[in-house]
Amino acid sequence: MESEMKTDIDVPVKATRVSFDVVEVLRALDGAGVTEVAEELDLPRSTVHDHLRTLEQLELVVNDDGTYKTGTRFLEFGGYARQRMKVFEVAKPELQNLAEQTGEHSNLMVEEHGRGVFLYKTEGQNAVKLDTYNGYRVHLQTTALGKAMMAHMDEENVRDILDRHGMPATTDRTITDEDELFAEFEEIRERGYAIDREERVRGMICIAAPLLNDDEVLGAISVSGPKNRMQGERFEEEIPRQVLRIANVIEVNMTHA
Amino acid sequence: MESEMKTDIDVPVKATRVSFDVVEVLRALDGAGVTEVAEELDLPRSTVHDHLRTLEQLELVVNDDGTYKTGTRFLEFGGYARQRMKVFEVAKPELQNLAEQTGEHSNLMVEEHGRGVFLYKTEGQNAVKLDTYNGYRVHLQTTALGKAMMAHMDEENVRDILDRHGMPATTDRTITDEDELFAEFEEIRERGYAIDREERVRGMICIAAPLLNDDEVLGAISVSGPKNRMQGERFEEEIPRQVLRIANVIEVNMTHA
DNA sequence: TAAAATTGTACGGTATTACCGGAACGGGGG
DNA sequence: CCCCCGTTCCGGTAATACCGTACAATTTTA
Repeated sequence: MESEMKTDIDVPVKATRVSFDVVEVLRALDGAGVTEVAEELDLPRSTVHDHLRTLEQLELVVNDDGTYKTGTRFLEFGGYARQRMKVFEVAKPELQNLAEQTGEHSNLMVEEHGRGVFLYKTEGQNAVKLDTYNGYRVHLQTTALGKAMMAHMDEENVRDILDRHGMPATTDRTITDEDELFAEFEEIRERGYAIDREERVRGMICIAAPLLNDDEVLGAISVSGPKNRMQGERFEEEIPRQVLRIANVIEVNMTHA
Repeated sequence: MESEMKTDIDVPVKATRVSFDVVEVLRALDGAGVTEVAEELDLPRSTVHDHLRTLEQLELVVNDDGTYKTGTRFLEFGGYARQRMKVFEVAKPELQNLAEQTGEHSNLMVEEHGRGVFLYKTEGQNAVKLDTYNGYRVHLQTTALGKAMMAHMDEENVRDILDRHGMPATTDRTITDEDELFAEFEEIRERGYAIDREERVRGMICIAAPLLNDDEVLGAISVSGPKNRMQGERFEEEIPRQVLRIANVIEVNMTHA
């Protein structure tokens, strides 16, 4: 039972990787002391201390009287990167409309390094509390958003991603079979939107539409809500129609405005 | 006219600092090639390349066919750090109310490493486009939010911060004199809220109230809008009353809930 | 069209330094 | 008051970050 926290890939500058590992541990443990981090990474305390001091001076980490925590400076970089993305700027107001209309969560996801990144989420009046936050990363095939994107990507690219990241299950309904997944892509392309029936989180249903520009996949948007509200005509017709309409608006604004 | 991009402080692990410098350059240039970054940092191309490859493998940077950009993974760390902060969770819904009531921008700021960090902002119907984004950092004394916080911090602590970061002006109205600043703290404490009259951005006025828990400064919230709307009875009475009321609600929820 | 320059990338040597073990420091609890 | 735990400091050494050089690919110039 090893708590595989270290990134075991080989990188040209190893010290940077170690520093980054330290940050990851801090996040995983919700803040920790030098010794705690050292044990987690199986490194000498003094080494970890060097990295923590470095990170603190770079203002990436906060030293709160002995316990170190990840700082908000990451937000600065991330917030900037996001704001620069056109798809975010265009989709944001539309997603707010979508959340208002449906009363549920609405989300924007993009693909990066073969992973699904929640770039933005906003809540309607009835939205339940969710585990996701801005920047949260998931395996693409566990979400309707990810499946909507993959369905419109090159097959070769998709195979690469699946090889690289695998297909781990997060609930007993997560798709873990590659053939099954590709079969669903077919449906998604015909239907125009993707569905997640409790495949990432138990009790949550999600309907997602891709954002396309010719052959390019810009991202995907979705509405998600609890199972008991996502059924019948609302699930079959109303929500999909709303999601597709907004997706179309975003696509148009992306190419024109 | 040097473009002082390198962080010139001495850190235990220098390689980490270099990697971080590279990221900063990428952000400053909105994405750049190896050569461009190397020139900016006055380093050999090969060295920069090593760092970029490392950062790419850590998924912190995206290689878009030769030009490198900062990735959204920073958002993951930042988003997580933020979500963990109680003041954010408590303040978020209240700020949305505040923005709705006033129709203007409303903001949440916390202090970190002596700097002011915009932790959250939300826009009312009439809100003008602003240069800030989540995670954006400013010098404390340039904003009403920062001044509201400093007015309730230990004087020693405030002097430290001013020494460390200086008091650069961003408009011709920015306070650059230490005595003047401390005199204003007096007013702020009496009045209960702080005012920014075009001190950070020309044309923008801001009213901010601190979030306190006994002697501890948790952060500050504000409403900001264009000069022509922030005047008369609305500026003197209405907005301050709303800001103070919401600040009080947040303070109560912080200690009790 | 050809040549020349620029760019991203790869590789190996070497001086630097990241890493480590050990010791000192400080604070909280018994 | 003393003990113990966690943090910090320090100096030696093996590892490696950095650099010069080279190559392929693309773009620019002649």
